Amino acid sequence: MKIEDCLNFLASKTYQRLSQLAKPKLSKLGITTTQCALLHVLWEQDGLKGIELGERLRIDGATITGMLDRLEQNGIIERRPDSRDRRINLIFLTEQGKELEGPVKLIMKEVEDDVLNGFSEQEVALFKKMMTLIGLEEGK
Amino acid sequence: MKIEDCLNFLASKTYQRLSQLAKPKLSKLGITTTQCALLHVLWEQDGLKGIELGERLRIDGATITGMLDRLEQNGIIERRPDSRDRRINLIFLTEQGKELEGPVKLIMKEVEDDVLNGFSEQEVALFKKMMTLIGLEEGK
DNA sequence: CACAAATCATTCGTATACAAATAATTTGTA
DNA sequence: TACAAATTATTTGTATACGAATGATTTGTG
Repeated sequence: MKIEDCLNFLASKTYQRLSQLAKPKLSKLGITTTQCALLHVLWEQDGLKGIELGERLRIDGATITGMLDRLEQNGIIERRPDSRDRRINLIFLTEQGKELEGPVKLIMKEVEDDVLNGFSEQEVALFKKMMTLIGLEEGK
Repeated sequence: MKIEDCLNFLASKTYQRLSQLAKPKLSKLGITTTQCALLHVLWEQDGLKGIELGERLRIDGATITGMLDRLEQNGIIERRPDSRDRRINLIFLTEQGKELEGPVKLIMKEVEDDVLNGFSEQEVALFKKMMTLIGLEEGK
């Protein structure tokens, strides 16, 4: 079997292609593709713990720490101590972080439409369903 | 739209899940998931240039350099100068590298079967076709 | 209350990944 | 042949990503 038929490789390149399409557009707003996912969660609900962000995004705590460092440094989020539990930092969007929601969501929609153009609704639905089952639900 | 419906996120988590399943199995053989892809190409044809590996795998040259460093250090591949063009290193499998082919391909098949278990042949065919079109063929 | 266990964030080490810059060499062209 | 342009590999800098270890704190249990 050639590498081009290997599921692992195909998934890696599919993700890469989507990232690469979004990267230059998001870059103008000062964020990366992965940071965009983290912000999505915060736009839905502000003031989460770091570990909650990690669980939702299925990202290791050490990675979250680094991402938050950079987002904080760029003035997009801020860490505030939890008054009831000093182990915890609560993560809040700054004004600048809140303002990114509209433009970023527009960009992600553009990228998704671009990539899915040419496939039928049924095909797209199955595609997303399979990725959800494999990536988010299997074995957990 | 929730992050769990975002194509970019789904692709990222699908790739992550496949990597995570393969990782502990490949780790026993002393290689990583990404290195496995590079080896796949070499098992098909030995003695390629670094840049040819990068083109086939859609990976940046700088990343290839680092991967080859580690594979060489672990005795899995070796760089040999091209007698006709001193800019070029030709990449060859060592005996150890050649012996990995059987066990690694078995592992990758296990992972793929594991993840695709429960889906029909038609579903799998469409899934792979869409990932091929998006990840390997669109816009190139 | 005391202390083991759990929780949360961070640090460290390793491995991708890409952009940009650099170095060495070869190719194309006047 | 001389020299600009292209090619190849590498280095540097930034951003994920994870495992393991650490430190601070809180929780659970006797």
